[in-house]
Amino acid sequence: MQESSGSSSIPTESLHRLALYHCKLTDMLLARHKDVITSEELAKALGLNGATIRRDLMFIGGTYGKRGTGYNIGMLRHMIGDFLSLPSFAPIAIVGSTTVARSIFEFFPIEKFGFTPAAFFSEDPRDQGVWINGCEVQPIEAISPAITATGIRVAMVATHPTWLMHSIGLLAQAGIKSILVLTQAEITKAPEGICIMQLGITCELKSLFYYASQLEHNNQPSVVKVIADKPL
Amino acid sequence: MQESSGSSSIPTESLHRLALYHCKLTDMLLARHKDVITSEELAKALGLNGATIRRDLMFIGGTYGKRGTGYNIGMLRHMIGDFLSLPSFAPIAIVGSTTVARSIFEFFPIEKFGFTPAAFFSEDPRDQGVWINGCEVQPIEAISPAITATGIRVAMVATHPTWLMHSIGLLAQAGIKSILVLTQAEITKAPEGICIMQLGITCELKSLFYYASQLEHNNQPSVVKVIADKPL
DNA sequence: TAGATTGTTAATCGATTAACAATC
DNA sequence: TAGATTGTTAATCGATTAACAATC
Repeated sequence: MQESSGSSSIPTESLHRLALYHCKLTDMLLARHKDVITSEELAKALGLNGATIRRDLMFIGGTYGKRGTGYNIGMLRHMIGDFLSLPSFAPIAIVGSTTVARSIFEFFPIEKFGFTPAAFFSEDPRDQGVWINGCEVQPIEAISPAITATGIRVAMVATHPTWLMHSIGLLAQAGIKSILVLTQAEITKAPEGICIMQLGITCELKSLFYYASQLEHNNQPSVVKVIADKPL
Repeated sequence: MQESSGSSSIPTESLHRLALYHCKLTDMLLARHKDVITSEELAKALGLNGATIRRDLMFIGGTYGKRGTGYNIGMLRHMIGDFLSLPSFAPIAIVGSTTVARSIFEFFPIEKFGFTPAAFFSEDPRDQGVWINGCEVQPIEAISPAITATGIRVAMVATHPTWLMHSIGLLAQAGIKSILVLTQAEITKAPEGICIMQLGITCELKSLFYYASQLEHNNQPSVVKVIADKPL
């Protein structure tokens, strides 16, 4: 939606869908209903077009589908995971108070989705000395290159707006490469060489008022089910 | 990203941008730097193209720009707000425990953005009798048409995954027209005549691992600042 | 009037999808 | 082999942007 320069030639739409396939294939692998899936079956499960999926898969390079058969679910998931550089237990740093962090885990069972919260940094002085998930909570000021030494390259930020820019600055300095921002405040100056994705709530809520009004005045109630989540 | 049928002819991209303009114009109105803005100025402030903005504004019908001058900020904001059916203090219902609700308010200063949490429904028995924001917290089971009688048409859901579908069902029955879902779980069956928008975190985080890896291996560190927020 | 900016149409661009040869 | 599905190219579709006449 904003700047985006880099070497990656994959369209952001395709990248995001690959992440989506990875999620769905993980579910299917756990369900253990079958070993093989065709692009059309996966497409149907996700409300997409089979051609879109096959085209997206071309981006991950050497592909492992069998003509006439389909894709091995475990194999395809593995291939996509590799392409995304996604480890089995993907470690992430969480920045925000422990109350907020615990709340997020309430509506986002982060570990069920394959992520491991592996470092905590809080703006709340009361969080000093607290342990969560086997980690001692550190103050935001303590964000340092020591985190990346542990293999963490991705962070999630859900601080109060007043701490947003400071947190982003420290994370960038520490060598964190990607940040998912939940805090609803303007990112005034993004550091170079880092990828920041901010999940919007404000514009989404405003759009929903439009749809609510449309649905109220429509005698023909329309199903407008939408999954909003956009990639880069 | 999924189904989307309805009478609205406006592209979801444009609708979302209109909400974005509304946010930016609100900021500008509060800043009080000036009264008038051109499409090019607004475009620059948002990293967009002026033509895109002017084209989007055609959707709100009779437009109020002055050729040679630009748009009156307050007037344009008002027009967009009307188009979105967005009241000055837009009331929303919050579904989730009070701890989670308070945490969300921590990283999303909801009232600063023009919304008013006007009803609370919690899955946590300990929340019975609690008051928050001048509202007595109700159990989720208490979700009933009484909410819509108060003028609430939009809800935000951030329950534990186990409560998601039940909450959506009750909200739909109660006459709520739009729901913003923060809970990271599959929406298995969306009721008819309702608009559900789910903010994704999982696919976003997975994409971020890809970008992190790209940035690590790129000697030419690329700025990949992105604001991810997608409309219907 | 001259300069500037809107409102709107036409051109461009890119993403999605249809089609099909390759092949399991 | 016959049937099915992939990998890939070409066609379609829609959104963004350029261009410009209208007009403040």
